[in-house]
Formats: sequence, C-alpha cells, structure tokens
Amino acid sequence: MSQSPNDASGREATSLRDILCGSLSAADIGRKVELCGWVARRREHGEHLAFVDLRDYSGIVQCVIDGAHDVRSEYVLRVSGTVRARPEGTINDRLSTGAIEVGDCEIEVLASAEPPPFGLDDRTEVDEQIRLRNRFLDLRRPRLQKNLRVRARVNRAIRSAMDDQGFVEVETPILWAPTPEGAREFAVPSRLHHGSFYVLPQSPQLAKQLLMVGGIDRYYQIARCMRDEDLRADRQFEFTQLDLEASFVTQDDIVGFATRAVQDAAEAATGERPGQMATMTWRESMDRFGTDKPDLRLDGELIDLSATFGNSEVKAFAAPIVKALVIPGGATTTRSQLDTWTDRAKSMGAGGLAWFRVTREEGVLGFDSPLDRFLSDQERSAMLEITSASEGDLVLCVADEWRVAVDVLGTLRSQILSLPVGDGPACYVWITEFPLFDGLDAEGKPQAAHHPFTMPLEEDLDLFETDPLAVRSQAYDLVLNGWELGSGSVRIHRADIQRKVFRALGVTDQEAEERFGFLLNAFRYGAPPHAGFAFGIDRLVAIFCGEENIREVIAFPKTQSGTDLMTGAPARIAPSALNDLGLRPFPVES
RNA sequence: GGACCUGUGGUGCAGUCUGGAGUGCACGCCGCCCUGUCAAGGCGGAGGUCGCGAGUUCAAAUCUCGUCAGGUCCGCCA
Repeated sequence: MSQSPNDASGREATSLRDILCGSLSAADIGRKVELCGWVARRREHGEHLAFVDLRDYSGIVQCVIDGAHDVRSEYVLRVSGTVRARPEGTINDRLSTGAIEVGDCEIEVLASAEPPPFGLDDRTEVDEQIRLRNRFLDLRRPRLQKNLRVRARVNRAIRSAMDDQGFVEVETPILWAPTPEGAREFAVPSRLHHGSFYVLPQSPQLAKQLLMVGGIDRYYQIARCMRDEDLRADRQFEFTQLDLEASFVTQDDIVGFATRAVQDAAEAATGERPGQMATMTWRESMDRFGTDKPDLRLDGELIDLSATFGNSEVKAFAAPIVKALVIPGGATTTRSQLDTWTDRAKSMGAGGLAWFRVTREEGVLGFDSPLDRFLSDQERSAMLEITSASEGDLVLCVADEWRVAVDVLGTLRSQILSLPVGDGPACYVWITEFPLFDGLDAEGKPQAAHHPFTMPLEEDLDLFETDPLAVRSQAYDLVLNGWELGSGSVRIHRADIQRKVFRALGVTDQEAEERFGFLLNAFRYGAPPHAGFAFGIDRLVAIFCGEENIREVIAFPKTQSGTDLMTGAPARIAPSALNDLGLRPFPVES
C-alpha cells in the first residue's frame, strides 16, 4: 500500500499532524504521534473503552479511547497518543497497522459529520448515480483514492519523460477560434463582440503546428480537449491527452518519443515496464483482426477461405472474399444468439452470416449447419483443415467485399471473445499506414480519415488522380488491449501537397482560407517538416487501474447525458448574464 | 435519433414472470447494556409516494401505455 511515491514519506507532516495513519508500524512503538483523519469505524465497549479506526488516504489505524467521548462515523478527528504494541492475541493480520495501536488518546473533534448516505469502505457496491451525486464522499473511498493517485503518477512520469526528451511544455488557449472540421464544438459567447463565439478546442492540433512554425522544435502539453459528442464508457465531453509535436522528425522519431512516455507511465502506474511494442500496418490489422484497434490478447484471427470457396457452387459464398472466424467452444451457441449475430452482420451491410457448429460423428468431424448440405466433401474438409477447427467449435463465415467481410467478423470477434480491458498482459501495438481517405461522402468526395494536414506516403502520391481511396498516409495509432489510446501523423508542410489534398477533399481555396487561413498563412513563412501524436490519458490510466470506465479515473465526471449530478450542470443562467452576452433563449416548451 | 438493461426505507438486495394488507434479508441509523474489539456483540426502536403519471382490475411494487433518471451499445466522436 505504501509503495507509491505519493504515500507516506515524511513530507506529510503538517502543523496539525506529524504522520499518516497507514504508515505507522511496529517501528513506531513508543512514539508520541499526532494524527488527523476520519472515523472509519468505531467499536464501543461502554463508557470505559472504545476503539476508533482512524482513516486518512494512507490507510487505517486503531485508536483506543478510555473514558467519555462522543465520536461517530466520519467525524474529523485530531488524535494525540502513543503508539504501542497490541496485547497478545489481539493482532489483526488483515490490517497493515494491525500489530500496533494508538493509546492514551486525546481526541479533538475538528468537525462533526452526519451519517454518510452510503458506506465509505470498498465492500459495498453503490449505485453510480448516488456515488456521482455525492462525489466528495465517493472520493474518500479507497477505489478513487487509489485511481487518482495512479493518475497523478502517470502525469508525473509523462512530464518527466517528455522533459528528458527535450520537449517544452507550452500551454495553448482554451478560448480558440471556430475551425469546423470533425467533432461538434462547444461554443463560448463573446461579451465584447455580441453574436461572435470562441470555441473550446477539440484538441490543440492547429496551435501545436503553429508552435512548430514558431521554432519551438519539440512541444508537449497535458492538454484538456472538449468535444460536444455523445458520451460513452470511454468518452467524456472533456478529456485529457498527452499532446506532442516535433520538428525535423520522421514517424519513427515520434513513435519513439511516445513509446518512451507510455513505457514510463506504465512503469510508474503498475511497476511493470512494457517492452518493445508491436507494429503492423492498417491493412494487416484489418485483414487479420477486422479492426484498426485489435485486441492482441484474444485468440484467433480472421482466416481467408477465398481460395477454397472462390468457385464454390454455394450461393452464400458467391463473393470476392470469404473470411472465417473460429470461436473455440462456440458450438453450444444458441440459435437465437446466432440470429442476433446474423442481424448484426446484416446491419453492417453483409448479406448474412454463415455458421458451422463443428461436430464429431463416428470419429469424423463434420458440421451442424443449414449450409452443410450444400458443401462438397472437398470443401468441407478444406474448411476444417484451413480453420483448424475442432469438435465443439463454431466457425463463422462472411462472404462479401473485403472491407465488409473483415468489418463484420472483426466486430463479432471483439464482441464474442472480449476480455475486461485490464485483464492479462498489456498488449500494445502501433498501427501504421492508415488510408488517407476514409470512403466517400454523399457527394462522392473522399473524406479525410485523420485530418486534412496528414502527409500521404510519398510513394502513393501518384495515386491521387487514379485511385485516391488507395492513398496511404503517414498516420499511426497506438492501441492497447483493443482500446485506441491515441493517434498522430506526419503533417504536410509543403504547399503543393496540401493543395493536392484539399483538391481531393473538395475543399476550395476560399474554404481553406476561411477555415485554416491563419495556419496556411503561417506556413508561407518557412514551415519545418513536423509530426506529432496525442494519446488519451483517461483511457491509459483506466486500463492501468483495471477500470472499464474512464469515470473511475476522473474526479468529477459527467453522466452519459452530459450532466453533473453533484453541481447540477448544465444549468440556466441569469437573464442579466444572457443580456451581457447578447443572447436570448428560445422559449422553453412546458 | 435508435436498441436494450436498471429504478422497492439511508445503502445493497429479494419479492414482479404467476396481481391479493409495504412482506423479507443484510448493512447503516437511533436508544440502552457491555473494559480488548477490529465487518465487535446483546436487547429494543425508528425509518417507505415500491422513480413519476395514466390505464386495466373488486384489488397493482407486480399487468399495459407514457414519462423521468442512471447505465451499456448503435449512430456520432476529422
């Protein structure tokens, strides 16, 4: 418990206390101490004896009170007493301070307290709604105490890693200009310029590129980002990322900088330092795992059956690509579950989902499947051989265009085989060579997959005219156990290539000028080649803490509908304040 | 915008499918007893708009519809 650098180390002494409850041990026997903390629990034995478990963030110690007193749960106490060994037979092995107690106690009640609405130990599961409404009490509990301290260690390790690597911490504005691109922005009305707005940054993207033009060379920031999009277990309106950018570098340099930061953070949080991280191209990841954020802890990859079924008589397999996924032990899957998966496949654009329960009859492997009777003996044995499926397994197949087939099976793979994110080994993987464009919009124009300043792979520049969707980019993601931690790219610093990309995106010169004029203008005055990266600290810390939900590593998170149950935000503001801002609300329907 | 799950004394649950008196369990709270407990123990007690609103019914925590809140997910998140 006390191995954390933030825990007791001598720095915790104040004018009111000189040591932390949880840091006392047999070595302190005979020592006079002054402690401050909350009453975690009390055991009354009449007016002559009471035991009070005093709690601070470091832990709990038993204080013995002889004589009159009135202390209750969560009272805030200052206790002066002497550390002594517990009498024989009363040692508590379940407590780190269980060999000692504080005797001859003098109690000062610093604050009384009403009974808390829920128990503050870690034994009781409490509904999250009630925890959020009383977050200040929830914070007192060991879970959040631990998570927030892990988070602080991660932040410190990251700052130190970036500093070691020559990065300069620069703060960028929270009040920024609207630059409509990806996520919906939070707007802040201007008091001095009625009708005009600042926006809160979705990320410091443009600011950090300007810092590169400004010769900062290596920038980083533990930056708050705001996106007005629907919330999820791994997404809040506001989140924190390590944001970095460097000049005169390649992708490999950036990957190295970020890897070092993550390694140091992991070591600080968990004590285990990740080794070298795997790298695979986006194409390979999609082909093998059907996703650009593969969970490498999970067994099984997508298997290509196209060669076997390319000329199949089976109608269901009449497609350019046939992909398969083996679910070990999945033969017991119910028909209704299979129907649910089939619906999911159809909703993703597939014609259907073929399934084969692997059975054994008289020593021979075969299939229980509606499609089995359409298979030739050759196809049946080929499928068994290529998939290596054995009795009791389930084989799922999708025949379609490559992208649809891998998407569907990749989704099912991560859904069916999923593990809690903190379980097992930490599997980091860098995904590289993302497509520059991600499909076409309604008007048939390519969409930027990352952002429009992402540098294409040099060797793909010729494809712009012939096959823009095939153009790969110098963009890269870092993935941990199926969670996307962050992404980055080499930026375009040459005006001719930027024009090419804007033209492909259908962005006119005028639009580019309106949206990013200040950046393009800056680039006219000598932009160094630069590249950067950003990864989500909330997600990283959540995984380190074994939490499935980033709310567990945020002091004051919002609900899925974006409200704060403790403060009541968002809330109306006074009409006079609206006037100042030049705003008039729509009438609220009753 | 959509799908699904949850809502019962302060807390966590059971009861809901199969309607029959606010019934039960554990924790907490209050009072009394208790000098070695540690999730203390014993005795006694208080505490409820079964989220809210309609409907069906002789009768609704329970069935139906609507609604609110929380959660998980799809869409969304360059």
